[in-house]
Amino acid sequence: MAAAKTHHHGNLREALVEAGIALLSEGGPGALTLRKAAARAGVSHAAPAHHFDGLPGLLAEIALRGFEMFHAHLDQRCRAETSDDPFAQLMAANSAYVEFARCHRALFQLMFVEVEHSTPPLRLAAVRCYGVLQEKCRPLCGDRDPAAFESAVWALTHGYVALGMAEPRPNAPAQVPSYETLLRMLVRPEGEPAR
Amino acid sequence: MAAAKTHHHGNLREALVEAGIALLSEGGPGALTLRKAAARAGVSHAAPAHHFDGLPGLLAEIALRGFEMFHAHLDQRCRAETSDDPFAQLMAANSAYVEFARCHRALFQLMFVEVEHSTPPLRLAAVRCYGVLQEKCRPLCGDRDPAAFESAVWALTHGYVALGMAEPRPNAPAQVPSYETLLRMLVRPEGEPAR
DNA sequence: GCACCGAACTTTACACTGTCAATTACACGG
DNA sequence: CCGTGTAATTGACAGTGTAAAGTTCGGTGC
Repeated sequence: MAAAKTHHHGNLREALVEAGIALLSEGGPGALTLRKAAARAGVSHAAPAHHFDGLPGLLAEIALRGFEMFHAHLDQRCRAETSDDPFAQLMAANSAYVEFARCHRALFQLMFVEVEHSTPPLRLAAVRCYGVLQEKCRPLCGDRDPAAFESAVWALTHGYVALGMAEPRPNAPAQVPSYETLLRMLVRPEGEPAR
Repeated sequence: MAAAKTHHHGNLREALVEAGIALLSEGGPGALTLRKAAARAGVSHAAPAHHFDGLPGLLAEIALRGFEMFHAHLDQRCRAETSDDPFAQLMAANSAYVEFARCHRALFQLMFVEVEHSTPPLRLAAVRCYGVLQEKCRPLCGDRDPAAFESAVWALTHGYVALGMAEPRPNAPAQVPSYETLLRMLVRPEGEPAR
């Protein structure tokens, strides 16, 4: 708010990031442009240069924001899971993962493939997200190496999402099983809730 | 060869695809440009329009070629695996998967995220690649639903690769376990080669 | 042999992108 | 009230994809 009628924007950095995310969610990747973001924030096309290191800088900043949103989403869905069954807890986190990717396609893709700057805060935000899944994996790990088990769950989840978004869908659309089925396959040996 | 000195290229379509792949492997994504590909093929910048539906068309064609290379690579590595142990067979296919992605980063990314046209032959080529893994999964499926097991293996593998290429590496570089460890975790319940 | 036709390619032009340099408007400290 | 520096503007440039018009050539009908 505030920011009077001066040609100073107030806090442009923030506005540009939000404009970028909006563009991304409205028009997919490729709709995100320095100039369009600047226009949407109400400034001239060269203004962003004073706040980011060019387009890659803006992308990195948007990715950072994306990981923060991602973490918030994971966290919220985990808290919302009332059951204290370890599998239900893990499932809450991971279905939140899938849900976020579906709900923020372009942003998700940007976060995981299109960023090339990778500042320390960005890495940190990503690690925090990993931490959520890590925590939920622990109780189901059993006698396996925790790091390996976490990585497997993480890879399974991310791969499920990535393949689900890929355009030349390798497996026919109808026969793609639910995510839960896949996760159970990885966890089963220990938990045995079976049903 | 041949193609005389006429201003006709002979078969430009092919040359453009190969030029595109070369650009991709030399300068990563973003180095691939209609104009650069045209220049490398020795034609003017507007020539590609007569062979592809613009840039998306070229991308789709390159992706198709990518999947064909992918399939050839998977197939070759499978044949090269002398052991008839089912796990060794599956491992051969999947390590070929990982290897291909590492060896053709930009092309791999293009194949799985940057293509938006998705012609029928492209889908078919992708399905053929899926078929290789599918076949190797069957013997290790056990009492599980085959489709679910295949999908899990596929997702695990693809996720492992995708996360390995992602820039803001979510898990610290040192602690990332070998792919084989992850795959064993998914397969174990049946095979029990254990070591 | 020759005119013609259509496909392959070139030339030209345009809108749009990221980035840079020069310039202006403004808040603030002396 | 005047500098000074930050935030923004304007203008320019090279490069991008794409569309339209022009050119060159291989082949076909006569």
